Amino acid sequence: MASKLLSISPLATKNQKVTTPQIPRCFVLKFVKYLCFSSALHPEHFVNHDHCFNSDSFYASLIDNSTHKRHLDQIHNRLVISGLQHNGFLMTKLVNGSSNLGQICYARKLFDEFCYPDVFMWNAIIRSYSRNNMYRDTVEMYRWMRWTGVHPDGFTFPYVLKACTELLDFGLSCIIHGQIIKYGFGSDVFVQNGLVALYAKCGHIGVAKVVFDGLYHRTIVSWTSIISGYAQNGKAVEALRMFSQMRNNGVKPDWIALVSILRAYTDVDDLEQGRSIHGFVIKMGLEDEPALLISLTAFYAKCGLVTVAKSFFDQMKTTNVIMWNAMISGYAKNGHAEEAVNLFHYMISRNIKPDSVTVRSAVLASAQVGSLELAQWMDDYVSKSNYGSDIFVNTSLIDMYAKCGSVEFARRVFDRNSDKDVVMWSAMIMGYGLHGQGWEAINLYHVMKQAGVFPNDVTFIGLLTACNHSGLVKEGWELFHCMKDFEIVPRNEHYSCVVDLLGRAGYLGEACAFIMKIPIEPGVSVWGALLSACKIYRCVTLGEYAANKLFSLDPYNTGHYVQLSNLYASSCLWDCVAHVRVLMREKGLNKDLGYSVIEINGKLQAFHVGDKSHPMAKEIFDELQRLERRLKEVGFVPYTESVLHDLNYEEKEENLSFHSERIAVAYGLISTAPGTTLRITKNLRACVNCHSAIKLISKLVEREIIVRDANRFHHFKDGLCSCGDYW
DNA sequence: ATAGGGTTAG
Repeated sequence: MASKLLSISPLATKNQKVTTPQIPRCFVLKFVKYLCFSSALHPEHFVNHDHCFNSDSFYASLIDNSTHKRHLDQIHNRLVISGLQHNGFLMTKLVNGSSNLGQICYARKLFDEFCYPDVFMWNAIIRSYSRNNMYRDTVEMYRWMRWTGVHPDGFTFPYVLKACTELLDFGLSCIIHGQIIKYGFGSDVFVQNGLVALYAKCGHIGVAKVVFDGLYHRTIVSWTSIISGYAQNGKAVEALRMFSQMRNNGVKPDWIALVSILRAYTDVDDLEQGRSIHGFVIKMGLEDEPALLISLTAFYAKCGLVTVAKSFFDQMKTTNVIMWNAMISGYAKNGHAEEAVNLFHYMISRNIKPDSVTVRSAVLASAQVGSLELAQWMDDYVSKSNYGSDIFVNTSLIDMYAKCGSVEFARRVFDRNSDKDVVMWSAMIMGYGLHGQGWEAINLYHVMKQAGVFPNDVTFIGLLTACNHSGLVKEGWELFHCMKDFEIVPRNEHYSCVVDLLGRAGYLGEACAFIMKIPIEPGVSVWGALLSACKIYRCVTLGEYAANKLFSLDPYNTGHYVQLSNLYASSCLWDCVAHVRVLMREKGLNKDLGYSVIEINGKLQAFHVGDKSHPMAKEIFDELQRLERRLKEVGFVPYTESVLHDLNYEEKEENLSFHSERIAVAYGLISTAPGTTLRITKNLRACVNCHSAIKLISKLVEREIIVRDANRFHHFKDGLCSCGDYW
């Protein structure tokens, strides 16, 4: 029998294979083990004499059971010795085996040594590159294959299409699509599914739908591709419609379809629908599927139920970086910035390697925390990581530094990036705007254009806000009209910036006229901007009009009620103020409590109004009183009347000088060396009274005081504020 | 075919 094995010709036929009994797995493993330790190979020693089999299936089993490159290497040697190195079946299997072990160079070496590769061999090498994320090479091999005259088949295209998808190369995709039709795979469902996914990922969801509609026979993969296509293109409603169509067609969703549909609900924050999918998951007994657990975590986290999300997260006890990302970004997106940062630190301490998405989420969270010290730590971490030159991470860093109060550091990150795209430029422009440096923003915009980068819609939001924060009415107005030069269609966000710009500068009539001319339905943001302008200029009738629009568009947003109440208060209409309070109570709305955070030696300290809980409370309040005396000496008169009834600000019974930002200032003054800059973050907008007081304090104590409020930064110095009292 | 994803008003 042993001689039979060795006498089999290198060109073993398929027929022989079919009749061959299966080799017991334990036996094969034993042989593989032997291969590792023995240089003298005599497979005949291991032949089970009760069975008869051929060398093809024997070697095929060996290859399938190989777990290391050296196994493959020895099998290859053996094939050469046996004269089997031209056996297409075995060599192709060897190439596939190598690529499955990630040995892509070895796979290529085997491929190159093979003289006349057939379509199977070509598919194997194309698959190797595709599976190992080497998409340029995938396409290159495909080109070469066609050049050598080998016709691609239905197995070639899915890998090539995967490569096109990852390369996001629409032009190339169209060419490949043409070839698919030419070679006659226009109705191959595998190939067509690949096309659906490809066009969807490239953002051409319309084309994807055309391909999908042209499918004669649709599999679950076809449906999932089109659903996730819509979900990824921000068309959640369409995705959901396709999902119900799929079910109407009697196709039972599998876990991948459920993951895709959950993503759509996650994008639109639809808690109820997402919950029903959760129920569906349980009904189908799929609640242990890791990817679904991750999707559910991301879904609940995004919808703000971070506790529910955390329970999934804890339950899974995984080192899967995507799960960690879902949780960290979920925290970051829902105002749980510190939890996000803590989880990031914990992740690092457990030696789970963050990827670029983790780092972006952590940087995003740090931006919200607002601590410059943490920001610098993050920057430091990034520069030591593999993501020091990642454009996405660097853009987040710019945003983070700007939001943590240092536009200079933001600029430093900006300058060290040589390849800047429009998003990075926009982030920097936005940063200048946040700090009231309107002209810097505009200048940077011109530099950007000179660098050949075209602005996008977000760039203009940045520019228009920068103009708002600096009172550059004329410039803002002109920039708004420049948008059409770049074929950017203004959205509600742009219109509201313009309304804000006009309204804040007192052009209420113009703002109204402008709103009437908006070609789309004015949204919450537009009416909100008008209402806040009305509040500044005490224009009650117009304000009420805007407020009513807001109440019908967005009835459960506390902010609108507070604004209207403030408007009434500023006009001393106390009955109306009381009426708004009643309205709020009826709707079960509460005003947000104000608090301020100051960072001393890297430690964050939060204060609410009249806060006496700090161990140094006595010293803090002594300092407050000292400040109050000095303010009176220089003639400061508190602006009390409306502020006392202002729902935005803290309890009216309290002394104005006990507002949280004032306490934070006092604490900062007694805890730091003379001349140190104070950095304070407030959750609400700066109060008029405290704003004037802090301006004076900055002069009296010769300190720079930087306050981040809910909207922007105030740099107080020498009795002035960078906002020019314009906020 | 799949989960996490840089800049967005007040």
